[in-house]
Amino acid sequence: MTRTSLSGVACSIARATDLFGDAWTALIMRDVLVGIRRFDELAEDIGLSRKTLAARLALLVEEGVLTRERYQVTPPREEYVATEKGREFYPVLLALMAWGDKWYAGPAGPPAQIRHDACGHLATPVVACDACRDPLTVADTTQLPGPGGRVGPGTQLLGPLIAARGDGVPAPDTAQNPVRSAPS
Amino acid sequence: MTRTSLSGVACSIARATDLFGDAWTALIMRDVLVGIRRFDELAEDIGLSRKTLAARLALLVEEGVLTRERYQVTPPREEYVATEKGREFYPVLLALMAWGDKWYAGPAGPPAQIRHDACGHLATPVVACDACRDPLTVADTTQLPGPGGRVGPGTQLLGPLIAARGDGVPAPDTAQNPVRSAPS
DNA sequence: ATTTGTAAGTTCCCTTAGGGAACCTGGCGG
DNA sequence: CCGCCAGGTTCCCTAAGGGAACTTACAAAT
Repeated sequence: MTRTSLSGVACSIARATDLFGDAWTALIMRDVLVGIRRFDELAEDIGLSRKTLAARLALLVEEGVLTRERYQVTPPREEYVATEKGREFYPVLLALMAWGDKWYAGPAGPPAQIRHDACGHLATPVVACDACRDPLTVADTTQLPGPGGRVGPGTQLLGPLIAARGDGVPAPDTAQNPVRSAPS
Repeated sequence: MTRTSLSGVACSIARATDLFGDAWTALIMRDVLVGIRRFDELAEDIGLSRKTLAARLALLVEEGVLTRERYQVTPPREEYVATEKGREFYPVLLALMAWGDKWYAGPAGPPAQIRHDACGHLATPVVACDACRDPLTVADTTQLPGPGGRVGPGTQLLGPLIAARGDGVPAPDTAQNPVRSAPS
């Protein structure tokens, strides 16, 4: 597949998807963060081939997202645990899950819920502005070039266009039913 | 690749990654939401083959995330615009971008910045609890089975383990048989 | 002292997604 | 009539990924 390594591209989304753009990788992180850390468990739970799992885990370790640790010396047994970098990926998974819950949950509701232990509520994760804590949407944000901005292919910074077209005037009503119960 | 379609899996992360697990798909969404909407522009900006772009766009349209619209009748020209479902994916991209910025930004800083027009600040997107608006982390959340929870492979709900092991604490014990709730 | 069992990978073969690049199809503008 | 976009298709070929068997290292059971 050539894996055109997007690492050279300036956009952080590209950087991140270069690692997590693989469907498996995100699922591995979910499992590891949720307590499934052993090779065989991961293979079975996620349902990917042992070969590919080994490759992904090696990549994640190389990237410093996971570490491989011996949790038992004899017989030697390894497990994969998330580094801080890996743990901080959890919120991204929560945001993804919230989106999936909203648009793909069946009539019964979402398959899992998140309890925010700090406040005790069942949480619906929202992506918010760190300054005012209000939710961020495509309509009320603008992308600006950043200090590290090598603007090149992969990073057109067309902020203003968003406000113009992104929301307010959705082309001839394209609204769809949020609940889509029959996946192909 | 067989694309083992994860649609059957209960976890919403799996559902979402089934669509966005492709590195290209997330980049397409980023571009479309940021104003790059035409076929050739997308192909060039993202750097993927026209063939694969056509396939991904068709998938995204089929999934109701984008619509294909004629923005000019003569000569006929098409563009892809995000539906509400697609626009609501933007926060997920922001969360991903924030993670990428934090862990991959070079010394110069991130390549792009987000201005939250509502409050005027440059925003660092955070994933927060909708109830208390505090950031959600792996350490202070617990995964619970949800109403639609067909717990199966792909959704072990081992919430308590997170608090125990997710942060700080190395490895309390070798929980051989974790809490694994019985499948219904 | 073999046999069995288990965790964690490897290796082999084979299918197929995806890259590169050329080709196709309307509908102009000159 | 000729070329030239935009927006795709088609063809060929590489290599990523699935399935399944094999390997290594140890321990407990027979």
